[in-house]
Order: sequence, then C-alpha cells, then structure tokens
Amino acid sequence: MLKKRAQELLVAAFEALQIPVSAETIRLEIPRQEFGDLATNVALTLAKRLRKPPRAIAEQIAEVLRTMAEDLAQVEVAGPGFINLRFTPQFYHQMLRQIVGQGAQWGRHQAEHPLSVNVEFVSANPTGPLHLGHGRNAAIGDTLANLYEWMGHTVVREYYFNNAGNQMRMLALSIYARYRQLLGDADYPLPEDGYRGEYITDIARSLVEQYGDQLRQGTEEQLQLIQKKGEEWCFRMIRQTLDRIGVQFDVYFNEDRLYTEGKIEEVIALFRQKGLVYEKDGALWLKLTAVGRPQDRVIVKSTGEPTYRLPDIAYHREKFERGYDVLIDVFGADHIATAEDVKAALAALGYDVSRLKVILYQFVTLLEDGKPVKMSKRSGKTYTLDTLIDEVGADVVRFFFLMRSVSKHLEFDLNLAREQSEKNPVFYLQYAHARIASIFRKMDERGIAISEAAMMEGIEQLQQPEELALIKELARFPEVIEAAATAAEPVILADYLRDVATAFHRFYHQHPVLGADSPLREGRVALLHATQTTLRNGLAILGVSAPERM
RNA sequence: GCGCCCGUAGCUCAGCAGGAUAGAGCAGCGGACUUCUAAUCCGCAGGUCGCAGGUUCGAAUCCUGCCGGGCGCGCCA
Repeated sequence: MLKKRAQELLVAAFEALQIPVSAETIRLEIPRQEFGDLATNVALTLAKRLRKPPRAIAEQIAEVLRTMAEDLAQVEVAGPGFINLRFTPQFYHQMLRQIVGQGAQWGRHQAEHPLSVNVEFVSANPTGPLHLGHGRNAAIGDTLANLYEWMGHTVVREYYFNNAGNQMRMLALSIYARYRQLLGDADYPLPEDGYRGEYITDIARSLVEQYGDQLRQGTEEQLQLIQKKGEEWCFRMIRQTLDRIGVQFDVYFNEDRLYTEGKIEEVIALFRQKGLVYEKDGALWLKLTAVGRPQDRVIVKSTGEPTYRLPDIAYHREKFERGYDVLIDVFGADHIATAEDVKAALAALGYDVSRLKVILYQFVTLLEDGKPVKMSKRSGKTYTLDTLIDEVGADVVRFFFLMRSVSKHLEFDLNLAREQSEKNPVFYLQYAHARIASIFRKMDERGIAISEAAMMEGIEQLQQPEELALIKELARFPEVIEAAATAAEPVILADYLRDVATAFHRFYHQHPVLGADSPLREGRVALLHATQTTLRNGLAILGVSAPERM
C-alpha cells in the first residue's frame, strides 16, 4: 500500500514536470529508518538519459512532491540523489483503518485477470514413506499454491504418481520376501535392490493376517495382489503424513492413464510428424539436440517400453491441454536435466513453455549435534518425514522447510527444531499471536467490549514511533504476498512475518493496551486486531498454526 | 570434461532488475519483569561480502577466469 501510493505520487510528479517515465522504472525501497519511510533512486537512473546531474533532477521532483502531496510529511534529497519520503501519521492511520475494515480478507488480492494455476508437487511413487526431501517439496508446493490463491487465482493441487513400473514390482518382491520370512522361511532372500524399510515387514504382516499362507507360492497373480496391497498401504501412509502437515490434493494423476488413454502414442506420433525421432540400436530416440539440448535421449527402449521421459512429456502435454494458464512443477535439484528436456520437447510440440514454471529446490541435510545424519536408502536407514513430525511437530517442520530460499541447500538443525524455547524462530511468530490473543481474553474477562466504530475513532491517537512502525510493517503485507508469489519464494513471507512479530513485540513492550486511557486504548486495540490478522493470515499461507495461547 | 545451484559475522542465513555507514537470528558479553504471557525487550562486540581481473561516476549485486561445496550428465525413475 505504501509503495503503491508513493509510486502514484511520483508518477504524478513526473507528469507535472513533463518528464516521460514509466511506472516500472520508479523503484522504491525501504531505507534505513533515519532516511525515511521509503526511498527511490529514480533520479540516479534518469541522470544519464536527461543529461542532468542526479541531485538536480531529484530536487526538481522533490519540489513538486512537496507542493502536491498531503500524505507526505517530508520529502528530502540526500546522498548522490536519493529522494527520501516520509508519510504523515494521518496517512498511516488511514491505512490501519483500511486493514481493520478488511478483516479476515486482509492481504488477499483481487486479480485483474484471475488465472487458473496447476501446482504439481510431492508426486512420490507409492513405494514407501515420505522422506525429508518430500517434506520440503510438500511445504514449498503447498505454500506456493496458497500464495497463488491469495493473489486471486484459482489453484489445482496435483499429485502425479506411477504405480506400474519397475519400482512397484520391486516393492511387491520385497514384501513377498518378508512375507515368506514371516511364514518361517527365515533365509528367504530379499531381492538385491529390494526395499529394506520396516514398513515392508508391516505390510507383509498384514498379508499374513489377511491371507495366512495362501500367497506362499508367489505366482504372478499373487504378486499382483501383493503389489496392489503394497501400493494401497504406501499411499495410505503417504496421505496420512501429508495430512499431518496440512497438505491435501485436488487431483491424483495416475501415470497409467497416459497409456490407457493413448496419450503416449499421440506424443510419439507428433514427434514423428515433426521429424524429431529416429531409430537407433533398436530404440526410439528423441532428437533433443535439434531443440538446443546437449544430447538426444531414448524415449522407447529396444524392449518396447518407454523410458520415464516419454510419459513425463505426455503428462505435461496433458496438463497443457487441460487449459491451465500456468503450470508449476516442484522438483528436487536432481531433476534439472530432465526438466529441461521436458520443456524443450514441449516447446518443440508448439506449447508455450513460458507458462510452465519449474521450481527446483536444493537438497535437505539433517543436522544433529552439528553433524549431518547419514541416510542410506539401500539399508532402509532413512529419516522419514513422519519421524521428523513426531519429533518436532508439524508447525516446526513446515516452517523450517520454508525459512530458506528454495535455491539454497537447506540445513535442518534437529537440535534447534527440537528446542521448545525462544531460540526456535517459529515460536517467535506464534508467541506474538498468542500474546495478542491473551490480551483479548483479558478484555473478555474484564467485560470490555469495543465496537469497530470506536476502534476507528481511536486510531488517530496512535502517534508513538512503535505504533507507527508497526502499522508501516503491517501495510506491507499485500506487497509481500505478491513478491513471494512472483518470486516463488516462501522465505520472503517467512522473513516478513518475523519483522511483523518484532515490530509488535517492541510495541507491546513499550505501550500498555488495556491500561491506556480511552480513546487511545481503542486505537491500540485496533492495532492489535490488524497485527493478529496479519500474523494469522501469513502463518496460514505458510501452513503454520496460529495458537491462542502458548 | 559439460550443465544447474551455492560460497556474505564463530554458526545458519537476508540483501544481489548497481547506488547513501553491508543486515537478521543463534552463539558471546552486559542490562530490563509490583503493570495486558520475559517463548519478550534494550545495549555491546563481531565482516578484506571465496580469490583475481573487468564494466561503471559508483559493484556483495553485472561480465570473465580461477578456487571450494552440492546436484545432475543411463535403453533407472
């Protein structure tokens, strides 16, 4: 709200001076406090074009701003040619009234052109429990989906999985081996690359309970049954885990559909038409080098089965055909090469891949006592997402996965996460919310009821620096949501909420609310409402709870 | 060897469509609870922004090269 207003003013000032400047070139930033509320370097960037010293340009603009804008308390030219702006308390009061007036909707955007967005994330195959990487994926994907919704778009959360392929076969064989062992064949070997997690034995045990030794022979038919049971079990596990961190999907897309509905064949036919495939060594190759990729890839093996790349392409084409305006993929960093291939292939088929945004997040390392926790898929010694949630709670899990930028390697410090104290950054935010809730409880106890009208009246009493600083922080909320959504970086919101909490704690420490005299008291209650709403909404976007008490 | 990501305070990280004395949190040191939750607040200390060049009036930010770390480069997914 702040920046928008400042931008309007600057545009008007330039118009008055008859200097043509597009709104986008006017960038505003929040400078150190002593400089003001907002600062802009337009004069510096315009200096070359106008062939005038930056300070002279700045002075000219400042002059106009001072005469025209009643919202501005101070306009200063400083340093090499910055224009520093300071708003009047009345302007802040007006903003706070707007925030209070919007209530629970505060922060929500109304998109001029609402888009339909598909966010695909997690997409783990049902062969075992989710791990830490999936956790980061889930937290990022769900938060991005929330951000787009708050931007006024329509979002479909989608999970893509494959329940055919080799890994599912391996799941069946692994379960079967454990099943035989449970039936007394202690030496029955687990397949070479079999799954070794304990859950395999759990599944086998459930089969013993349900079928006794009826599956002992391991016929094809029986293995298929085992596989189906295994898949169902794993999916149930996965969904339960996701549910614990508040993640739910609208669509579960089974890769199998691409085959039964002929989508795979369609894609191959299209590639053939465009001359983008050729046969070599009995396999079908996709000519990716023709579309700017470093190497060609096999898409149908000599055995006749497609490699994973082909269904990937077909799946993305299918999503494009469903007519979304924007497609988001959330992938681990190990998908770089394939994601680029898929994009190039789709571009070759004529799809507008600028609408496809691939979010690649870097890996997660679990740290305990300052040392990385070793994990090995082979031995089944992995740290599951469920274990992590058991240990530190869903809120901490979600927040920790979001508090680093997506492109950065994430160190998940178990000791810090376990810490139920002030050291843990999640609690800092939640505590601010709980403190406010506590004041409202006190109000109830003391029978104090304050109408919205009274709050609006009282707002003009807010003159203290801590009060104005808090309003200023709150007013950024919609811009922060937009920035986080645009950059696809939840950390922007997470950092912002910490700033809000800080501004609140400072205010709280300095100024009593219920102890203040009317109408200041009412004004401060309004400030509390706005702060609580901001925290609650922000935390909701991150998928973290906003507790009433701690 | 090639591609992508990263290298900022003791630790974990912001800042990176170039701009004013480089910011947080944690750890360290020192303060603040008879008042709405001290899971809080205030202060001090801590940095050749990996290294070397280049572009610019101005570079942590852009370009090049090097060094270091992660992830990829299958007829595995």
